[in-house]
Amino acid sequence: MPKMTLKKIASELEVSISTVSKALKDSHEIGDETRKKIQAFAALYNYKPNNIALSLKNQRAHTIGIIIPEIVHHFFTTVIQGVEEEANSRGYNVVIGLSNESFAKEVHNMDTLANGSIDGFIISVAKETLLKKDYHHLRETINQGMPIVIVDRDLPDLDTDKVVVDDVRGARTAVSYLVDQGCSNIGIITTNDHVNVGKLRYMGYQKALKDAGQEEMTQRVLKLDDDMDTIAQSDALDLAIGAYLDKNPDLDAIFAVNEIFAIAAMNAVKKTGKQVPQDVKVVGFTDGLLSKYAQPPLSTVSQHGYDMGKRAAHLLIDRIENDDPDDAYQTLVIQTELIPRASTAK
Amino acid sequence: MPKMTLKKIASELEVSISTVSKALKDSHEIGDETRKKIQAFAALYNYKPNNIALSLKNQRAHTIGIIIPEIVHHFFTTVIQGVEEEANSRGYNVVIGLSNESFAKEVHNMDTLANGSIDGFIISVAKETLLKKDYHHLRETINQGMPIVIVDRDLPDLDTDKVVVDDVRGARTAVSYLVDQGCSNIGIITTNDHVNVGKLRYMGYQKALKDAGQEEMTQRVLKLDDDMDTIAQSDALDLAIGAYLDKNPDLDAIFAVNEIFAIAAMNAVKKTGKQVPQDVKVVGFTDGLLSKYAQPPLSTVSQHGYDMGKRAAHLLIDRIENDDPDDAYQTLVIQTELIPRASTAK
DNA sequence: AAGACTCACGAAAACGTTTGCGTGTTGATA
DNA sequence: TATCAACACGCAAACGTTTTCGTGAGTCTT
Repeated sequence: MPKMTLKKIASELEVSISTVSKALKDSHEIGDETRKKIQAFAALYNYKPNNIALSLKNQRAHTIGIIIPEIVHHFFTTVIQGVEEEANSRGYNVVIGLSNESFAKEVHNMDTLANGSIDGFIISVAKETLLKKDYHHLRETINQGMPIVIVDRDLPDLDTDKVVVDDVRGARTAVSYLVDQGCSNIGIITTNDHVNVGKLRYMGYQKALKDAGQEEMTQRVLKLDDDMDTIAQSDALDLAIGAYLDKNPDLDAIFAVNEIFAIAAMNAVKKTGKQVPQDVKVVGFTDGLLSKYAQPPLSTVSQHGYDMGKRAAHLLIDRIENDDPDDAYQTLVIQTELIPRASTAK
Repeated sequence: MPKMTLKKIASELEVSISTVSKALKDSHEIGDETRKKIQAFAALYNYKPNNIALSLKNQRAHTIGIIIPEIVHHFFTTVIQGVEEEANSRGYNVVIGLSNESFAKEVHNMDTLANGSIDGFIISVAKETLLKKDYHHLRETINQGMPIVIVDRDLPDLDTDKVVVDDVRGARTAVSYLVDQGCSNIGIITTNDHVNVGKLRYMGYQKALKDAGQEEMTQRVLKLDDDMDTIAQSDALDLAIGAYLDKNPDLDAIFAVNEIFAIAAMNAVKKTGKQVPQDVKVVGFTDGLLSKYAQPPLSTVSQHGYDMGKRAAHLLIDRIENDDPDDAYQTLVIQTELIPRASTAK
């Protein structure tokens, strides 16, 4: 049996469409007998109201869109999970768009979604967008009256709700912890400056060193291309880190701004004959599977992606449902958490 | 400026709605002057047709739903990526539903999506569904005329399109490879029998042993609960594998039916003082990050999740657009690929 | 028995599109 | 000048809902 509609039920039972609609909503306007008959028939044929029609009528799709740079990535995956859970619990569906870090795909994705299918966006912008600093698609969407929540990758001059992580403080805490563990020659492996998070975490590193009265030495800072964290580049990564270690034989700790860099650093250290954590301690950023299952397990800074997703969805749905334009925009700063494991043991 | 509609443009320009609609589609019915005026106005106010209205009219949402057990899981993530890419390239959006391996959530997800929001489903069923063998929600959906493509976790008696992996053959190849590498005491770490894939991969293991004329010995088979592959259970996992190794000191190879089990096995082997791959070779299933970054890198059986997703989406969209009911259902069997790495080197 | 009321239901508009068809105006043809 | 095409546009239905309002039949009041 194809899908049932009010119209079909109506014609089958020889009543009007409105009678059917009301009967199914237990309206007092409909007589007992008619109501029961209609409800029985609808149940029998498994009638479910058409969502699209409802969306059109209510001008609300009960769906939120999430645009992320990459899905094969543990952190984003936890964010999505948080979004999905919060959304579902409030009766919303989630549609995903992947930008693959591409500006064009991001714009295209937003364009195709922003035309009624969606009540609001949660977005973590592509690196390319960050680089171009072109936010016209976000601005336009907001101007059309569609709420947006920015997650993780902050956009300085955009007036909207945000859920971000305190990268500076997270990094600072991690490096301070290394100091507490007795390290005095702490290096950092980070990304080029145009990647916000790399820059911010680098700043945290600098602050922690200053706190400890330690000097920052330029040769201890390794800045890598931001695409070095992919499988394709893993040989280049190993090479770069190997050279870095050769140049800095006195390092007793390394802070890496992501998981891949951290794992690669651990492996490189081992290759020089030194041991983690006895000779060199390592701490990473992003609490993914790699950190947990590494040997030794990697101390790391957790960003609470699941939480960020939940909060972002909460914020977004609140704004969708309140629709009060002079409700001030919020920026939620999620605190990171240092998870000490064996890679930094004394 | 809030969203533009044909009606607003029409009233603003004092023409009819149909004129606007036709003008925007470059209809020859509309005069040059009017057409240009309307197009200019629409462009100025950034008019985009409302998707919901189109969906209602065309009885097609140009959206496919994907229901998966878990999103924080590398394999499913690659499947999604494949689906998304294929779908986007054909003008479809993707909405995701997570079942969290729960039967109830799976049913609920399908129910809320199957009412017009979606033209078809791609689904990998929850373990609980597999256990209950209750497929009524799938059957009903199919009966309502909505196409479904099953991925990865096969459902025996359900007549629909499928994209599955040849688990038996994949496992057989992996174990045969171990034999070729000179191993003669090969153990297996698998899941309980009600998990299809565990069972099938176990069968592949048995076949490979038979091929090689090696005897299967029951104490070399370790069957674990299927929830042992989570972080929460990692201590229990280590314990179980440790005991298993103690009982089988003569093992010279281990085949694990998933990545987590394989990594845990490698670590456990090292803990006994033996070395991978010199003393014990290890091969896993599912080519995720863990395998790539393990020390030593883990040989594994890749399931080509991205490919599976692409194929599934292709199949689904073909069926949505053809809508030919006597097109025979297909089952695509994706061949696995053994990826040899250091963990099985001679 | 006439008025007022309740009850049970139907008609129609609205959400934003697309599209087949009808129609008034223009220009050209016979 | 009467006829007819071509042209340029509007009307209305349809997709599936919800909801306000109207209305006929029956019941109750006095």
